[in-house]
Amino acid sequence: MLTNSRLVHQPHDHGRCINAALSRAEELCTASKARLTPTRKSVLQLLWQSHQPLGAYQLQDQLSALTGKSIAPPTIYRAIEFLLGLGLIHRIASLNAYIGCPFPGSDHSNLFMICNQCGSAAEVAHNSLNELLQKASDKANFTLQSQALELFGLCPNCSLSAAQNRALSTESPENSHHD
Amino acid sequence: MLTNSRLVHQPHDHGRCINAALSRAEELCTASKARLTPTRKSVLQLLWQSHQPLGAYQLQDQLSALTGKSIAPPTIYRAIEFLLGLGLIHRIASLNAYIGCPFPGSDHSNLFMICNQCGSAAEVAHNSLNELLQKASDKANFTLQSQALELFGLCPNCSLSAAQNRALSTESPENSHHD
DNA sequence: TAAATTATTGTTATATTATAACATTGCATT
DNA sequence: AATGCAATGTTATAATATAACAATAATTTA
Repeated sequence: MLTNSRLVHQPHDHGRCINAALSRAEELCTASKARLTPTRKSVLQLLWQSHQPLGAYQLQDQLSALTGKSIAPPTIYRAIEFLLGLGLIHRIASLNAYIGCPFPGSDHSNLFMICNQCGSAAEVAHNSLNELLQKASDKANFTLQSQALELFGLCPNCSLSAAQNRALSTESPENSHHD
Repeated sequence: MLTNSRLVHQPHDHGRCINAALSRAEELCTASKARLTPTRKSVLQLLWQSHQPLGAYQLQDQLSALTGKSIAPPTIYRAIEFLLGLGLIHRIASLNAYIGCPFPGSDHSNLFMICNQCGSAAEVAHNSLNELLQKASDKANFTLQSQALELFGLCPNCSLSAAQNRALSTESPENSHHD
């Protein structure tokens, strides 16, 4: 099982995430003779600014701000298309949003765990899950070609906060007054 | 494991599917003191006309045709919202489309097997899959709340056609000429 | 290197999906 | 019948995505 869950939910040197993602992108592009043009690179960088998926129009705003020029939707969607094609990013259908892939190149199908609270999305490549889905497909005579697997809930951090809030609010009334 | 896969992919008396769906809807509405108004009922019926998910604007067109009146999007989206709320239909995020639920009321989380060729979508409620997802969530300290699981590929029928076409096209050339 | 080809980006317009806001109607109680 | 509330109608618009064609930049070929 391959996942970036810990990285997503714990403090870490995020600059290294970004750098790693960019070097992997360079490698993959070289290998497949594709060009990581400035626009494409910027979009990838923007998607790696956080572990939260971004929509196309958020990317548009941010890229416009970054370059000082106004960028039209097709530019963004073309970059997205390119990056999706190389497997450098994923689309999260339920959110109409896009996110950097932490392990591009590795042949994997992915499961996302998306936090309803903070918006973070961790990716999990889960072998036995994929086997199970393959089995279920076989059983139904369904020829599996691709998949979108999206789990929604609370990430570790937000789960913890939620639990703490519940604990506080059920304290005895005399302890929970405010000034 | 609960699925409507066979029904979706084999010839069957589809009128019975529709009637069954409508009676279940009536029951559920009675039970939850909700009103299955003409608009809501029509939308549900339209979604049950086939085993292929329909978009909101397809529903709009069809409902307009059906009633002879022009129907505005909010009407459709309200009906959709209502039916989703009762679990009578599902949204398929990857397609921006909606489909009738073959086993509403039964507490289940669902997996869709969607045919890239004919557009049919079969629903599978798969216990061990759900257990696995729950386990994976627990392991990641993720509080699972809901999920969107969508498989894309070829349904049994289209798989078969595809296989037959491949067989034909690889026949020896002298057998594959056309007039 | 210059011309030709191809890939990429720019630009404008528009398609598609979804919702906000407020007016109106109809049902459901008193 | 009067009231309140649920449902629908209506208009406008937000949010997401793509089509079509023009301009430019990179790459290849002559």
